[in-house]
This record gives sequence, C-alpha cells and structure tokens, in this order.
Amino acid sequence: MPRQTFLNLPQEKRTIITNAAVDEFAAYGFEAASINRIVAASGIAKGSFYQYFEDKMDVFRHLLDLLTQEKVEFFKDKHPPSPSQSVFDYFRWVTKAGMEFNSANPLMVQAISRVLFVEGLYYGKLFAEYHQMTRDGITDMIQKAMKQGELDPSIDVELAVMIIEIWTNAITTYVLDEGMKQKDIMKWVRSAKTQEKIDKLLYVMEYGLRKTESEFVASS
Amino acid sequence: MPRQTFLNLPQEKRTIITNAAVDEFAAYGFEAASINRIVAASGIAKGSFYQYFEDKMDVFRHLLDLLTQEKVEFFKDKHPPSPSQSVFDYFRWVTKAGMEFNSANPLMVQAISRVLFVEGLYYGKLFAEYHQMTRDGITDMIQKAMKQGELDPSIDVELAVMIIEIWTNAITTYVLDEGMKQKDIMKWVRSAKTQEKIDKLLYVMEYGLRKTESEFVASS
DNA sequence: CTATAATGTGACCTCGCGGTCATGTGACCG
DNA sequence: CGGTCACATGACCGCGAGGTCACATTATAG
Repeated sequence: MPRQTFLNLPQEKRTIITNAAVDEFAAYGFEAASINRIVAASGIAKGSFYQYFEDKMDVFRHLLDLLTQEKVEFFKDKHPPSPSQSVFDYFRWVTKAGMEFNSANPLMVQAISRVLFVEGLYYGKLFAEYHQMTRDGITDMIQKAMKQGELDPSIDVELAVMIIEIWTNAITTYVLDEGMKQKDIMKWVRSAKTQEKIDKLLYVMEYGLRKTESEFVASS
Repeated sequence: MPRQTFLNLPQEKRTIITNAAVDEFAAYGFEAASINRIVAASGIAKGSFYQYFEDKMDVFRHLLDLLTQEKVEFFKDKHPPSPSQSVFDYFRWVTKAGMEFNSANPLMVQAISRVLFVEGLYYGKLFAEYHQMTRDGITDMIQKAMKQGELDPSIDVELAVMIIEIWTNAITTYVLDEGMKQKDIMKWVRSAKTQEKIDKLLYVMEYGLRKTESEFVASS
C-alpha cells in the first residue's frame, strides 16, 4: 500500500507518477524496471518516491489495485446481454468486454500482465493467487453450465478449465501485441475483421469443447 | 559463437560449463542470469569464461545451437508412423515426439524457452526469427494438407496457424511446468493419464479446426 | 633447456541498481 | 513572530553486475 503522503498528493501529481510507473513496467517488466527512470520521468526526487512507496513492489501493487478498481468500474455498468445465456455466449461476451477494457487501457494491462503472467510464472506468489482466482471463476462457470444441462456432465472439468484459460490468455496477448502496433488500438479491436477473427477463435474452441467425453472415448 | 579456446577444451570441461549455464538460464532467465554464478558453479575463473565466450549472449547462442543440434539428432532416427497420414495424425505424432524430447532434456528446454518465449517476447530478434520459422513450418503443413484434400480449402490459414502455434506452446509449457514437479518427468509424460490428457487437448483442437470456414459462416 | 605460444587467473574497473537520510523548504498555527 | 510538521531533495551507501587486463602457469617445439 502506498504511504499516506502519496494519498495526500494532488491527483494530478499522482497521475504523473502512476503513468511513469506504468510506462516503466510495461517497457521493462518488474526486475528490470528502474526506479531511477521512474523518478526522472515523473520529475520528482528519488527521496520523494520513497516517501510515497515502501519499495518497488509497493508501486506495482498500487498499479494492480488501480487496474482491479478500474475493471470493476468498467464492468459495473455492463450487463450480460440476456439472463439465460448459454455458457459459450456468456464467455464470448466476457471475452469481448475484456477486449474493450484492455484496448481502453493498453499500457496498464500490458504492464500488469507482463509482470504477473510472464515474470510471475517463475517467481510469483501474487501470480499464484491471481491464477487460482481465474481458475476458480472458470470452474464455477463450467459447473453451472453442467447443472443447467448445457454441457455433458461427463466432460473433464479440469481440462476444460485449462483450455479456456489458455484461450483467454492467448487472446489477451494477441490483442495487446497486435493492437499496440496499430495507430488506434480501439478502432482495430472494434473493426469487423478483428471481431471476426476472435469469433472464429472462440468458435473453434466452443465446437471442440462441445464434444462430450463419451464421444471422445468412442472415437479415439 | 564460442571462441576457439572453448572448442579446444576437453569435452568434460565443456560439459561442466554448459550445464552450469543451462542451470543458470533455466533458473533466472537471461537478464537476471549471473556470469559470476556460472563461473562459480563451473569452478573456472571469470577471466577464463571470457576467453571462451564473447559475452552473455554468446553463451546463450551456444546453448541454442546445442539444443537445435540435439533436436535434429533426436528426430533423425524417428519416422512418422505412416507415409500418408492425415495432418492431424502427423501433428499428434510431432507433438508427442516433441514431448519425449523435452522430457529427456527438461532443463535445457526450460532455459531456452524461458529466454526465447518469455523474455524474448519483449526484446527479442532471436525470438522473432524463431517465431517466424515455427509459423512457416506450420503454414507449410497446413497448405500441404489442403492440397491433399484433408482440409477445407476455404479455411483461414493464418487463423489455423495461430491456433496450432498456441496449442504447441501451451502443451510445451504445461509439460515443463507440471512435469518438473514430478520425481520422474519422463515417467510422468509417458503415463497413460498424461497421454490421455494430451490426446484430449489435441482432439478438442482438431475437432474445432475441422469445421470449415463455410460452416462457420453459415452458423454464426 | 630455452623460447614461444596458448590457457588460466582473480584483482580490479565502471556502472547502475534499490534504498537511506540529513538537511532544506514552506504552509499553517498560536 | 517563532515553532511545528508534512513534504522535497539529491548526495550518498553498499552491492553485484558485466567486463578487462597484467601476470602466472602450462604445453609445445626446436
């Protein structure tokens, strides 16, 4: 958690510092991110930085909190198109809303996901928590779908979770990597071509997953 | 390329140094890998290290060469089970043979893939080359399959390549991450349970991909 | 045995890192 | 006005990094 001193700062100054940190983490990841560069980019003294944050991890946590908060804010107004959707429709909706959010905050998302999923893979506790949360969410979704009779109950849940997780990460990575090359990432994300590509990806996944366990056993 | 001095070394010594480098890169990635630790683990002087290699990148390139060479060696004796396979059978075979190779050289593969795919994503030329090579290989495979009438020619090739690539990476990561937790990675990879899981993954992918473009358009 | 070339060595260099702290500054208050 | 308190500052610290180099050691050749 940032120190009180930071919270007392005028919002404008906080924003400058936050943005500098986002840029730095997005560009260099956690290990290689340099506090010297962050303070230089923010136009503050190094001593000030350490009046605001305990250490490097503390800034990063702050960014993570900000992102979470903004994501909650973003999804608060949105409602899934219809109450009794199929899981796949729901998942498609979540994916697309997520893409909208990511393209509205590309650098922020890139900074976080780079640290959490890339470096975190190798030395992270934060990552382990996040990872488990995601898996739990997906597991719930699948089990709910089974109870509603949308998915064959003999399906391998663990496997389905893995598949959905992989796809989610792959799509996020794709949107960030490809989208960042564009002049206007949001325009690119919303373009018919991109949307069609994502639809196809989801479709392939959905179609594969719909096959039941029994069918697999029978056909293999 | 390593210096001549290194090539003149007795093989045993070269192996010690190589292994130390593999351990280091596997444990820390490229940026955070320490030449001090490598020389300490190898029992050589730092000066000697710089008589063998130009710099840090040079050792890594050497490991990459070694891996490539060993992979070629490994696949040389193996033959795809039957000459006129379907692409999917062929792909399944490649995937499984790759898993065998990876579980025979887990640390080496982990070191390389960590640097190339994880860190390389963000600052790599080496990665870009490797990436393109993989994509080209997969593209060839798909186009060949189309000409042989195994795949609907209206399929989106670029999309299919993307899907196959994602799966390959996901499976490699899964095998390394999960397998490294086991006592005997090779035993784990060869176990019926693991094989079944991989079969299912490939099956989901295959089934989704088999749907033709036209069917997709019709159903969406 | 001597001359020469090839290897081995670790003290040393510079650099930038994360982090500290004594001191400066200015707004507010009695 | 003096005193206090929150905030600002940048010189400074220790560390470990990648990399160098003058010198010691060993192998080879005549």
